[in-house]
Amino acid sequence: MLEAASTALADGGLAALTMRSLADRLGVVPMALYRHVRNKEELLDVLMDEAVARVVIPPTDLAWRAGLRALAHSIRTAMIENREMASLVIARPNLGPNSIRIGEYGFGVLRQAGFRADAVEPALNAVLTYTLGFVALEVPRAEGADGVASISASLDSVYGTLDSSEFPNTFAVNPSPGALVSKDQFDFGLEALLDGIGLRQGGPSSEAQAGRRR
Amino acid sequence: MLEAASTALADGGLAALTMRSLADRLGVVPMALYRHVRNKEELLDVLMDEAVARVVIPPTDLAWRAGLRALAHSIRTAMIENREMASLVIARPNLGPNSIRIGEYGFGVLRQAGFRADAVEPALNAVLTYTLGFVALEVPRAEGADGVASISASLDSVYGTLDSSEFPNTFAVNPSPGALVSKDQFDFGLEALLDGIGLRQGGPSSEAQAGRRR
DNA sequence: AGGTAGTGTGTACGATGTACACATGTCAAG
DNA sequence: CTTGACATGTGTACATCGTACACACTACCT
Repeated sequence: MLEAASTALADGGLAALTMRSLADRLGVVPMALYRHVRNKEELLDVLMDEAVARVVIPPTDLAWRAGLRALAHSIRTAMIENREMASLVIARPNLGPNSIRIGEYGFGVLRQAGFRADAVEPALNAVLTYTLGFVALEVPRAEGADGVASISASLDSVYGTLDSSEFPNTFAVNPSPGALVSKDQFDFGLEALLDGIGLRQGGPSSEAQAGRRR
Repeated sequence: MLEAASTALADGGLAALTMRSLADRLGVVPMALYRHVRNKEELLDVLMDEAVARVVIPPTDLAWRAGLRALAHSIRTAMIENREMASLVIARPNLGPNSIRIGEYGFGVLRQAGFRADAVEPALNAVLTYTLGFVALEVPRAEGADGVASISASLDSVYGTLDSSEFPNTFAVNPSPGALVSKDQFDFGLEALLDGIGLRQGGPSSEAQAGRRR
């Protein structure tokens, strides 16, 4: 059933995942689902946790920077695979058992690297919130459903009516609608953040750039 | 009507904002709303844009770092005021006319500071996605409705069953459920990110710490 | 043979978004 | 003052959704 729910989610998106449609897909009457799940909320929680479980945890012997970088990429990849997941994760309390694994890994590489105790949690939180925020904004912009069309349309309509003398910088930069879908942009922010975290570890500062991974 | 919708949103949260309840509040029949709004989606878009309009744009003569810092704080403040707004902004395509003002400001301070052209957009996007991501995760955790209770409960239930030998680092760090609600944590990540962005401006590098604004 | 648990069914209800046709009010042009 | 257009509110109706409740059916253990 959970597999069916997952593929249903992947097929039609979050909006199309209804108890009735899921039941149909399973050749079963809607109420049958309630034998396995208390209600739809719980179903979504389980799906979320399943998606989080797909995040592959990087090797534990990586240096902190390579480790966090790999972790962030890993999360981004998993979120992009299940298109709707990022907004789900970000919209709802979260915290299935599998999210613990992610925290454990992040805490591990940071502590191992000798980060000051009070810098460990903020550092990891920063990386995770940046990653989730970026991906949550990225995903609806990537192709799929009417997403890209509606985004482009609304972009055009907004930028079209823009007064270039009132917004000179916006015109000069000419921001691309696809910017937030770009892995390069993700990496720019991620590396910047990692740089800043390195400055705050309260210990030795670099080792960073030599990372053999990636 | 929009004001009524805003206060309704603030009162009962996104879930409680229904066309019928809004109509009731206005002493009007539900269908009357459709004279002013094409559908509920459009209503939400308008509300979002209204919330974005509340973001106060910092003075344009600030140095890039002080400016982006103030902008981020400004956004966070506005999002926290309208509790549900952050998840709305992050879940849906966004881009009302007012979001342009924010971009214009950010582009402005960065260009003025001499950032390389191809670093301007990524830098601003990084700050904005970090800010939105943090706030989106922060808001539902802050008090209001059953949010805090349900979060704490789920945290307890998850951590309670945790095996300290399997997750030693998580135990050592003992992450606090309230961490993401803390302004200090927000600032930690923000300053780290700004540090990293400073390293990437492709021009002069500091001037940073002396910012008189906070 | 009988009971007990797990699972699927049928029917039903309330809430929600919204289509459609109609009523009412306001106000400018004749 | 009348007329007609336009903006706004009304009433009724429907499809879709989540889910409560009472009832089967099956399987397995005793």
